[in-house]
Amino acid sequence: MEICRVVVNTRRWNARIGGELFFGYKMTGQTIKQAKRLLPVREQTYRILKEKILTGHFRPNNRLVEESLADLLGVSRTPIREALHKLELEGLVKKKGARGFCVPEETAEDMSELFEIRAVLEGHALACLCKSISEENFLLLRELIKKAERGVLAGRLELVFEYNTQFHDLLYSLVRGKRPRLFHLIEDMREYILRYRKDSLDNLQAAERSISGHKKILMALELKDPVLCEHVMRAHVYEAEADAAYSPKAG
Amino acid sequence: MEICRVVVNTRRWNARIGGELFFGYKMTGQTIKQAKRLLPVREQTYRILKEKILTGHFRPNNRLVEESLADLLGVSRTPIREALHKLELEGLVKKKGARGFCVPEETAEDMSELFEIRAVLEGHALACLCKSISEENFLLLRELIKKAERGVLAGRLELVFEYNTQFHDLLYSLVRGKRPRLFHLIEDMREYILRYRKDSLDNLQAAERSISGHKKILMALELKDPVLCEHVMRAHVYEAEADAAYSPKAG
DNA sequence: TGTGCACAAAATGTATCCAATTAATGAGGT
DNA sequence: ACCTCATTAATTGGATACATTTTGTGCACA
Repeated sequence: MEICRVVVNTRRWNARIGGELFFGYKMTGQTIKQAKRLLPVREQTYRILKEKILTGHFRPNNRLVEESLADLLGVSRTPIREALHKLELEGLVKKKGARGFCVPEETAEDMSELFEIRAVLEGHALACLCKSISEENFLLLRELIKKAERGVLAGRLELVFEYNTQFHDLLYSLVRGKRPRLFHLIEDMREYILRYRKDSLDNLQAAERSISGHKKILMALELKDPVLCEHVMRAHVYEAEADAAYSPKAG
Repeated sequence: MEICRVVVNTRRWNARIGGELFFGYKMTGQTIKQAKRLLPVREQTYRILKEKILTGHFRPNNRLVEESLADLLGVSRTPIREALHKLELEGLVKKKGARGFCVPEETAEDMSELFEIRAVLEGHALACLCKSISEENFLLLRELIKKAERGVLAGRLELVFEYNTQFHDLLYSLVRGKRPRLFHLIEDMREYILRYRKDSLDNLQAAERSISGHKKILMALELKDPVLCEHVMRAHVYEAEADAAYSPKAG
């Protein structure tokens, strides 16, 4: 790796050393010319900022100034600007005139709207799915439910969380091919909700409710009943909302 | 206006003279320093490009190269880049490696997915609305339906189109305050659909179907029945889809 | 004749400079 | 003391120059 440092922009590597960024270069061969950047800096910048917002690292009303961020991440203002504009489109930052950007307040209304939209979109997604899902995927879903149940018995709630997530991920991946836009929207909503969600599966009851929701989802799929699918999925999302009780992260 | 030309960037005004752009400056007072740009160039650029795509001025597989577009619109590459990235997020352009961007093909699948998402979102929006809509707005909606009907009788289909649009606009505006994200998503979908929609109200039957759909919507609202609202609105959107039969614009 | 590598051209990606805008500040009038 | 308006400092917006990446092309060689 050392050989890189003499070639690429020093600031980038300073940043990497600082542990914040990873504008990773992959060494494909012996010569430096062949080292390729994995992702455009703009994209990495965007993801890092987004994560910092969603995880609460940047708190509401913190001032986000392009130049400071550029220094922090060791890049120029250009990729920061593009990232901030993208985040602004998503409602994760707001422009404050000539005082930079800031993260908007978390509000109960926004949270409930997010869950509502998620419920509607995912409900529809499940309804679409029920016509085309394969026997093989049924097996996988059943397996995930069983694993989660074993997790409950073993008192390993982190495993329950993991398998429940896989359950959803599998469902979404099935939507991806046929309804790319729907998939994309659902992904976005899931991400935005991260801001509001304390890890809700830290209590046993929520974990059990979640598993029982998944069982209902599986049943509705097996019955190949779109109306039931939609209903069951909506209920599941609203249940998740109730369990992720509104709790702005402590300052 | 002439007084402006000596101050602002010449290329901009050349572009304006060319009739393509309108980086309009508003003269607020006597002095030039007080002239303010109405919108950021980035935003205007974005809208112009978007419109050119939605109206079919840029055809699928046309190469969109940043520098050419910059010359065309008389701006630098910076706002063009931001606009293209925004459009890429929306799926209106795709990056083609180092060959620029291009407008993706119009496909029947994409169109039906768009209408599907619209049906789901607008169905839900109407269901939300039915609990809170005021008597005053009922009157306005009824009035718009009547006007559209008169338009049919007079054979003025362009009026029917106009009043039907106002009907929807009024409904959306009511969602805006309470569900800003939902509103935003619906607006986006309506726009994207423009690509696929030949003006469907050029035939009498479609116009009549549309009006009868609006009557059902009104009825469902009056009954304050969210399930019915959702159902009726979905049906209305799917009907619109059928009327906007898939017709890629001729090259 | 086909395959692979190297080189060149075209386009996007990034950095930096200057301009325009906005919010804060302070002076002056009421 | 308070409101108004010019001034200024801070920050984003836009233009341009330079770097990097990608794709296409042609030549060498099997």
